[in-house]
Amino acid sequence: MPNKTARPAQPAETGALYFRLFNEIGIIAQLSGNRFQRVLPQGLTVAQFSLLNHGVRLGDGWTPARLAAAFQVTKGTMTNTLQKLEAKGFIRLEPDPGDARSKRVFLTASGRSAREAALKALVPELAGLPGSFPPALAAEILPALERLRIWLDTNR
Amino acid sequence: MPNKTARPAQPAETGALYFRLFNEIGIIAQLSGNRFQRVLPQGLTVAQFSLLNHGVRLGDGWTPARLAAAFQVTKGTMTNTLQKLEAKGFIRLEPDPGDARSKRVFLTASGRSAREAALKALVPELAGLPGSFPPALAAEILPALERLRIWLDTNR
DNA sequence: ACTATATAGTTTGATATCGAACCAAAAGGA
DNA sequence: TCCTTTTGGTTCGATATCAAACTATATAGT
Repeated sequence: MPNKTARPAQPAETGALYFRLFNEIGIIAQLSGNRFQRVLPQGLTVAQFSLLNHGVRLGDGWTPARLAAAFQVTKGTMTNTLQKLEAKGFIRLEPDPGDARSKRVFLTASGRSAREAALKALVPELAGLPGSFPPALAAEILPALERLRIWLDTNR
Repeated sequence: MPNKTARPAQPAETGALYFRLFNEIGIIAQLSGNRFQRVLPQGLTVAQFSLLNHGVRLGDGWTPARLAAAFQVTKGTMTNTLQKLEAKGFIRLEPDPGDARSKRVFLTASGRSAREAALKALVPELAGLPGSFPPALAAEILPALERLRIWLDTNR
């Protein structure tokens, strides 16, 4: 007799559970993205700000390819984002001395101050959050989210 | 003396913590969205599938306005998505008998079977997930995510 | 050394989404 | 009853993103 129900790799409820999870995450991403977008100064998009922020926190001199991988966007998207930032004068692109195909991304002084200004605009947006969503809760679920992100990132 | 540091409404670390949270959520949404998109049959987008799924799970007959609110997209976006679904023959739009401005959204039989097919395509995509991200963990963080979503939803 | 393959970055065409403006219908107030 | 305001839905223009094709350079295998 064939094992029709012997190995229920995915009980129906489990799928539904994961599905709710991704749905909830999708809506949060949408809401927070729109919200941040609205208050960001200098016509910065969330993606552009994230890039500036990344440069300040983790240092600059990264290649576009590594940035695209870090942010999980296509190379084409990263090209576009970097061009926008360069047009605003917030980054500088230099050829990679060791690899003629590659480039290096550096923040300019005005890029750094734009990031400062953006942070200032973003903080009050989260002013009331700790009331209903304490920082401890954020810290508690972050590791789980990281695990999920890593699984999605590696298994594709 | 003015209370310069008296009420640190947002310690710097707290802001950074929330920021990491939203960043992580944004990347997960991006990765899972792209992933689902790739395997969805019938040229369905994630948004379209979510709509079909919503109809099956919570019943149909909703108005576009309520759907837009439920999914946190603009009315224009919902109009567009509904038109696509209608063109595929997956939903039917009827005038609301009680309100001449409004419409009601109903699933067709082929809409229901398209949703079935999409579910079938989606499940294997999550096959390996329980290994590194057990369902219990999903259940554990879901309430927190709901709280976050609700806060974002109400405070805007 | 040569050839094949992989990688860095750009470009192109398509599309989902947004915000804002718009029209029509409903609801509320004087 | 009329006028104002709110609400439901569509349309429009702009834009961020994707996938795929393409060029150029680097790496690897024989």
